[in-house]
Amino acid sequence: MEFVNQIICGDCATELRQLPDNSIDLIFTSPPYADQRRNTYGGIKPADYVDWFLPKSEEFLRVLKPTGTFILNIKERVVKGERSTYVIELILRMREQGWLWTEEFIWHKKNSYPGKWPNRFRDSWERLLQFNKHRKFHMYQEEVMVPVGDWAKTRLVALSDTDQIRDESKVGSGFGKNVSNWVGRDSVYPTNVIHMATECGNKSHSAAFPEALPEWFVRLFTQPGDIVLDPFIGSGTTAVAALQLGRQFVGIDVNEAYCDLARDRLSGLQLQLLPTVVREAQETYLNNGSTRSR
Amino acid sequence: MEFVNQIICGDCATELRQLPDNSIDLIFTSPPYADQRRNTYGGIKPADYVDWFLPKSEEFLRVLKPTGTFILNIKERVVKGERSTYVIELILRMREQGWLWTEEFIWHKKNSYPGKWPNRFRDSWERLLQFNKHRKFHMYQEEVMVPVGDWAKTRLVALSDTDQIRDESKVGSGFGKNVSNWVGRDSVYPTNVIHMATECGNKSHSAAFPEALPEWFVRLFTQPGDIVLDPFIGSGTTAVAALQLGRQFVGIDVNEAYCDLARDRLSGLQLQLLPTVVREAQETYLNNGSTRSR
DNA sequence: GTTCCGCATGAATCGATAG
DNA sequence: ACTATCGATTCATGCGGAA
Repeated sequence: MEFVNQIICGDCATELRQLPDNSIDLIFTSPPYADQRRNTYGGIKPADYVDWFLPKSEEFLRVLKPTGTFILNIKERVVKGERSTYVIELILRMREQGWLWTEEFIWHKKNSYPGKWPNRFRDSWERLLQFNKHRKFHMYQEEVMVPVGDWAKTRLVALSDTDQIRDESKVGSGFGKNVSNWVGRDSVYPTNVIHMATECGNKSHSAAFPEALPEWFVRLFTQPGDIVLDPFIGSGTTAVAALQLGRQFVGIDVNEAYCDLARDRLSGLQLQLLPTVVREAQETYLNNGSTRSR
Repeated sequence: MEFVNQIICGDCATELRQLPDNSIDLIFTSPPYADQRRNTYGGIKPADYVDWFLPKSEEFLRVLKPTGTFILNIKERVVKGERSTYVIELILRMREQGWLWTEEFIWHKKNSYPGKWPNRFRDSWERLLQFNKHRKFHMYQEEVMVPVGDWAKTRLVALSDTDQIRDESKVGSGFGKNVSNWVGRDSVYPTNVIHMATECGNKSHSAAFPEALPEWFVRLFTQPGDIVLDPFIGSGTTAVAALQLGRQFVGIDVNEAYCDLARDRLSGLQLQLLPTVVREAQETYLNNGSTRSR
């Protein structure tokens, strides 16, 4: 277990070799998209993307527990007026590798990048592809249930007033009455569409996604004490979410500056949380006698 | 022009042969999904879906104008715990056929079908794949603008001189200098995520999608008088939307009962609308001297 | 303490210009 | 012909300081 709760600097396909088979409960990651983030990562050409990714996903498959889940946050960019096909090609190739393509969640980014073009609107969503090793996997649906009376306060499902108005203007009538179906119930299961604003603004670190996004999947697919891996950890957002929820983490990144940044964010957090949440979680975990697969 | 404004009963790959090349402005359709709607359609197996569809999309490509757009509403179903791959395989094959995969809109169905499963949430979105023949196509973005977000109420009321500084200063992405354009503006361009409730109708017909969905795309991609084709017309929803917006339609379906149902819905509507909207639109269209290809 | 206003800034994309 | 860089366009949100 000496590999947990650290940030490893290097290529994940290489560094993951030091991890045992079937040891990770959840992989949540957002790799650099093709030709994006060229300054921090290499800038992979769309045509080369699949071949670049497959050796890494091969290792992901090895280290993931049979009951574990792999969530891949990705979106294809536009090239010469067309959506690139590397993401859907990747899905097909990963299935050949042995992965099951279980589900595709949609992350609706409410504050997507502005802009206007003659032939397309702003891109306001990303894919959250779910892959598994087997049909049976751990899923703790009750952990992400959404309080009903509380729409406005819920970060995950709440639509703004404007969204409601927009919808009404399109469909006219018929939506409002459905609310009555939920009267008397205090929480419902979410759907596979996740509404969440991107983190923007004046923070010192800039993450590709808001902390609430990995948080949601960590709660859904792991229990306290479980191990969460992010092989493209970036500024450490996934690890922060895992730690705050009493899970353990493994973070890998090829960029040293990012590794340092992630370590900084985490060291403060670990000192703060260790006496309470994490230790408690680990004790619970160990007392339950969960066996660690080699 | 004798082929417009009618419902044709038959297989669309066959029936479309009577249509000239480059004659359709918009194709909007929701084909039977694999193994779904088995009672009304044949019930195509997921493995056979792509081969079943390609001869049809070949004809779509022929009849579509170079400036036209093809919107395909589709979603892969779950088979043995996995999302089927026939949709993404279809995208790759259609590109080989000559189509450009321009964009993928998301239809977020807010009141999706209820249910609970141990390993997945309710599926509340569908794909709206946009295909084109060329990079340049007609798009009338102003026709589908939506109310501006709530932020404008508070943020934009007091316009100060400092907004112009951004332009002068270093990074200046230029937003500041055009702030004057925003004063008093109450609508913005939409994104590629469409929030729309499914019609939970007490109506006699059961449509696969609400009328507002084709309506949105008809407004976005066509002008009055243009021709909208739905080769899987079903109960006629696409044709109704087209007619009500002063466009012409061509509807095809292999199921006779559906054809009759669609004709019933449309005949009443045509009598009602012909003297005004449609004729007016056709006259405008013809007076503009638009040339009909071939 | 709340609310309000100023400001910064995003996995963007297109078209034109330059090498 | 093909790639690299740059300017123009556009919306929603978090943070911090002021009222």
